Amino acid sequence: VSATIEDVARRASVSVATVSRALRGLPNVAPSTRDRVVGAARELQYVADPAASRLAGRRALRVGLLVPDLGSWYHAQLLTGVEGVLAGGDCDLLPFSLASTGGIERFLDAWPFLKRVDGLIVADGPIEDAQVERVADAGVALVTAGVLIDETPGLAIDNAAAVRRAVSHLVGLGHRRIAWLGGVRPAFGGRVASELVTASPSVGSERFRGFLDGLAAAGVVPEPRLLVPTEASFDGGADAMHRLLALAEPPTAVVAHCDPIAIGAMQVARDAGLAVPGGLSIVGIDDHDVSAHVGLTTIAQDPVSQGAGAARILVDYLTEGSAEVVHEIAPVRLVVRRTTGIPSARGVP
Amino acid sequence: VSATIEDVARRASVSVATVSRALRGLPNVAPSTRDRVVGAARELQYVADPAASRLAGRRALRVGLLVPDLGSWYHAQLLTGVEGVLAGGDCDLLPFSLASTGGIERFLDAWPFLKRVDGLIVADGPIEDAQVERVADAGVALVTAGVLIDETPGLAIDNAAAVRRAVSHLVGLGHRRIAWLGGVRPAFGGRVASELVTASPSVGSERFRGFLDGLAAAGVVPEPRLLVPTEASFDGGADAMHRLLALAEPPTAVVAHCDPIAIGAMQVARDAGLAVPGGLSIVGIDDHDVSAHVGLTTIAQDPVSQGAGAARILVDYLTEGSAEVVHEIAPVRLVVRRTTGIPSARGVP
DNA sequence: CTGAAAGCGCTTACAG
DNA sequence: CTGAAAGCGCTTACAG
Repeated sequence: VSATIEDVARRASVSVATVSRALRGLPNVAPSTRDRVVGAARELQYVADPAASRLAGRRALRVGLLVPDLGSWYHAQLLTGVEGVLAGGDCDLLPFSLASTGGIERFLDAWPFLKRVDGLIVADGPIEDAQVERVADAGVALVTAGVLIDETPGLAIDNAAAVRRAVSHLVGLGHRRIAWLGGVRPAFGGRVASELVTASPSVGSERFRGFLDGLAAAGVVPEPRLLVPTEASFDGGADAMHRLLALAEPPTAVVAHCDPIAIGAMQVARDAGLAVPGGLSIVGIDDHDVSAHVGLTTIAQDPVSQGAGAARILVDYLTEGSAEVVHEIAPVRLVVRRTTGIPSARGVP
Repeated sequence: VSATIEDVARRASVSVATVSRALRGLPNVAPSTRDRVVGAARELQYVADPAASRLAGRRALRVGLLVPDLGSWYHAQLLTGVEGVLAGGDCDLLPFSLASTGGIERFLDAWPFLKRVDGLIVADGPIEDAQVERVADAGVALVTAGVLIDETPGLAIDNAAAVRRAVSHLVGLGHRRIAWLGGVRPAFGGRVASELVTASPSVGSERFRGFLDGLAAAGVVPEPRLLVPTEASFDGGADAMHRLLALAEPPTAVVAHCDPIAIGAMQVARDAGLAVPGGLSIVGIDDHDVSAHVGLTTIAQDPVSQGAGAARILVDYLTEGSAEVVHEIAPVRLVVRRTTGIPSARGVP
């Protein structure tokens, strides 16, 4: 159906070995020969069959991107960044969603895939040491995005610092009764912090830790009722706010694990007659596309460039085989808009 | 590094041909033999090298998904649906963004890719007849998503009907001065409708046509100033609304090509002191995750299941080689929330 | 600088 | 039901 390397070789009157070298830009090809080969290839619209190249070259030329949910804003942006870097190259990008796989353990069990990929970008975590090892044993290069893990290359914002910044913004405004809407383990009981310390790092645990640290820095003792576990979505934020509103003594401010949570929470608060920021201040993390349009104060990050950065780390690692573990920290910045202000007298104890 | 088919053959005391047949579930393998082979494969953690399978089997086992922007809500949902269907199969899913490729023509010029893919799902359009032909000539199965094209399988909502429904909702409330925020060609001049008729179908042109049809059905003559070309994003909607507000005689209602546009527009209107829906009614299309939380009235669709449906059409086509051109219409429904109401006296001429 | 040949790990007629 | 063999289209030592 399409031209093969033999067709090109015949047309250029050289051997297939020479065609292979010439087209891939390898050294030891006479310039005139190279021109002839390139011309023949163009005329025949020839392009190497990737399956054959991969088999002969013993390289998969594929990388996977594993995210919790391809449909979520953050992960879609991350994918966009990764795709932008890989587009045009000859390395395939394979997106995978934990939602359709059923957890990272199940994903790793799918060896049929894992064995045949050169690299894998895993977003968010948590990923256990044993799982990192499984990936390494398969000979697959691993890069994390969104969270950093010891001994594994990755790119992330400083999640804890980002949340601390949000907390300090609120504390600076005078808030002390601050709620957290995010990935808190359901059964944290009194051992909130210690449990998280032992768990593998994840975006959720890091941000929660930042929240606790931020409170501690302000001399505020965290109140368990103000720590609300939430799914990272608009709906999750709405649910969480309903629970907060049911409290005898609601918070004067909330920090959300991400902007969708913050926005879902904001609407519920307003619908309940609570002014934002008059009666309740809200800070998110992301700077989601919609956040400017709803006036959300947030810690802004750029997931597209994070995806691009993670992809570059992986590509470098694959091409140069550099053994060093690079950890890149992506920048964030506080964007103050219209959902934070000084606390009203009402909510303060 | 990993076990090969030879290792399995040796361990099961059969030939590699038998291993190949047994593991792929082909007929003409004795049950006892098959069990032995399957057992050996499991013990060795064997899985066929896809590059070798593809080369020998003369199948690419890859499909592409081409969308305008992987980061946009609609397309991220679409990808989620496609991935859900393909996950676990042995067919690779390759996402491509026109944003990083630079237009569909440039994408098709990237023959290196196109030649080595079994199928391609193209979202939104427009895709010209000549482009459809190029894909066909490359032996690649084509499926459209979001818009339907003659002679090409696809899955979409009835875009025109969806917008007509939005218009009739507004007309039913008493609106006559209705604006359109969406993909209008910049230079439509007086020839609005005729230009779009000759263009290849796209989500933008179909929806705009539905808007004009909806007005016509209500006996309303479209006013060029109320037809505002817009990028499909929150920012685009905000920009468009600024232009609308600058009009001497603003509309009493707007229909947006998609929810992000509607929401961006809504905030600008409110910030300008225009009550929604008191002073301005707004309808979107999508039912974006955030729409319920901002109370947006919209024409709801389900892009995840659209992606899944398109993927299934492609897979069926690839596996069964059915020659019939299936066109599936996905359902939509009007969801009335809090951004539409009867027009105020003010805006009516 | 170039070519002949082996080999990558499978699948698929073809015999039996 | 099973196996020996050819072949898929490349890449890579190895000679020259």
